[in-house]
Amino acid sequence: METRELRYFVAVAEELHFGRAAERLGIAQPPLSRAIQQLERRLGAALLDRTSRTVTLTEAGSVLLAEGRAALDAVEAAERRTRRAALASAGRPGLVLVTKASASRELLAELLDAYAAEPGAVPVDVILCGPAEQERFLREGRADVALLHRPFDSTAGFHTEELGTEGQVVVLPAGHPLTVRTHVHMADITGLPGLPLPRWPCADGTYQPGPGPQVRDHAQLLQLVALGRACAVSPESCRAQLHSDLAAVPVLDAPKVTTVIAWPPHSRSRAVADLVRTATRLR
Amino acid sequence: METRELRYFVAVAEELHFGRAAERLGIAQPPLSRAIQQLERRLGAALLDRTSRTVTLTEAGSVLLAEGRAALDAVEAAERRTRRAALASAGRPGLVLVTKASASRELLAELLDAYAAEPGAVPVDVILCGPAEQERFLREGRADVALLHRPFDSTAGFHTEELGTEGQVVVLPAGHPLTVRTHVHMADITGLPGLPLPRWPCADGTYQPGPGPQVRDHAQLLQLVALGRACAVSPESCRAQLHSDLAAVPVLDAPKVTTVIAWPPHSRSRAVADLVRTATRLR
DNA sequence: GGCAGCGATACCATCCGGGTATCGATCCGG
DNA sequence: CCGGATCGATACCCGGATGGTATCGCTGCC
Repeated sequence: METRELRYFVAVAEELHFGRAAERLGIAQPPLSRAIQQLERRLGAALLDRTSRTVTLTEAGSVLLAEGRAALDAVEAAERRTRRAALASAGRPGLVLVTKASASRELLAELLDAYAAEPGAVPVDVILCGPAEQERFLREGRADVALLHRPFDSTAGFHTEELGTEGQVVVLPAGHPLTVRTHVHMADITGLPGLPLPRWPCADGTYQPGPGPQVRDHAQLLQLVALGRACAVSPESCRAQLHSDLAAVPVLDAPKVTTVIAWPPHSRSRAVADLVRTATRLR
Repeated sequence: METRELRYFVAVAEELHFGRAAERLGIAQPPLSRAIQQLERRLGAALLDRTSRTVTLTEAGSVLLAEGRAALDAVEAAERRTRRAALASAGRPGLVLVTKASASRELLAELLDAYAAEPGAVPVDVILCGPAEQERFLREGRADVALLHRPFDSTAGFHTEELGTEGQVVVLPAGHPLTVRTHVHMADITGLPGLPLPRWPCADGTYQPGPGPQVRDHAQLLQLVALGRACAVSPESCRAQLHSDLAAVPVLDAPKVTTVIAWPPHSRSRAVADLVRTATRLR
């Protein structure tokens, strides 16, 4: 199977419309139809049910959509990492670390300082991204290492080392009655009148239907809390970033959050290995 | 990047010889040279240093070799899983489970029985393979789930659930002086006169240089132990498979072995999910 | 210094991927 | 119930990419 065929199929499977898919791919519709037919012949499997009016995925088709996306990611990552390796050996070596914009600020600073002090350290570029985007950066070869937070981020497909575990706190507007408590439980804060828990985007950028405001990042969330429109359950370490108009109370039975450093398997880079070693030593 | 180009590059990178690589690929040498040049131009990176006498990998080249193999595996897996999905929906659904030939026999029997009793269970084919081959089967889409044994097998790139942990024993010829002991330590058994620990093949099928006999699987190993040519450190559960000419003694400070059930991310199969759920319940 | 081995280049044939025009089926509005 | 609109499939043609053969140029070695 050629990546071109996979790209074509993924486009059609996502659009469920040959015309739009062809447009997206920048080719005409007939060659696209032919390419898909040929792919189906070679696989010996129907991928799409076409009724000349609608296109739907077959069982095999949805498998190929999921697997094909992963395979295309892997090819793209191979390409990007090769380019980066070439740049690196041409004199501009450097690591790219990606982490959520909101989390582990202290840990990250500590890590970067400690690594920079190592012999043979290379410059580290830091990318700050929205929640759940780190995985994509790492998978697509845009970054060399990531700081992830279990259980929020999935670590499937990566090598990881645990860096630390922390409890969670509920962030409330200053002056809220609950802020006098030394601790609360989840039951105390679900369904607080006027302070719903927010909804985060799924991996595809859409939101589950339901109550609660939609938020894109942590800053936005804290804004909402300060405005008295939501409350938030966050890792303890976010306390360092809270203004005086916000208060935090430990939630005893919230799941513990584990910060891990993650990197792609097949990484043969000494710099990544050094950074990981530094990170585990800090722990 | 097309998979054809990747396959070509991987062949050359593995052979480090254009002529042999071309032969392996079933094409002539000139088109291969051209394809690699074109790939290098498009990536903007030298992948190979050619001195008209020898071919060596550049830094970027070895990155692309590692990443490219992974990407090709992913493409191949996508293809195979799609074919399997098509077969499954055409009336022959079934799971393929792969595990080491030597390990977890009881656990496996228990799991298969329990799963077969579930409503909606599908037939499970079991593949028994040599050590460290399970990962390949899973990655290449030849199997849907695997039983792996940490720390021997790497679980990188898969979703996993732990099924159980056990200690290790040293397997000795019956009558060996140490067999009267109730337990031993690693120090007691390294360098036993005439009973070296064996060497296992690496992922690429070659053996590290060093002392100790080369073994390919567990049966072969036990044979060697029975012949008084080696001793072996194995998970406790192997005791059930020992003949009377072999004896086992617990090794207190050997690393604990964890059996895990692993499956590829992107698996959308209900059967896999059911099997995993059954497995975790047994635990 | 001549020869053997190896990768690169030159040049040619072929096939495949892409484009345009058009068909056939289905849905929908009148 | 008919006609137009929409959409995927088919027919046919073209150009470029891919593969083959012949040969060159370099390098190491007897």
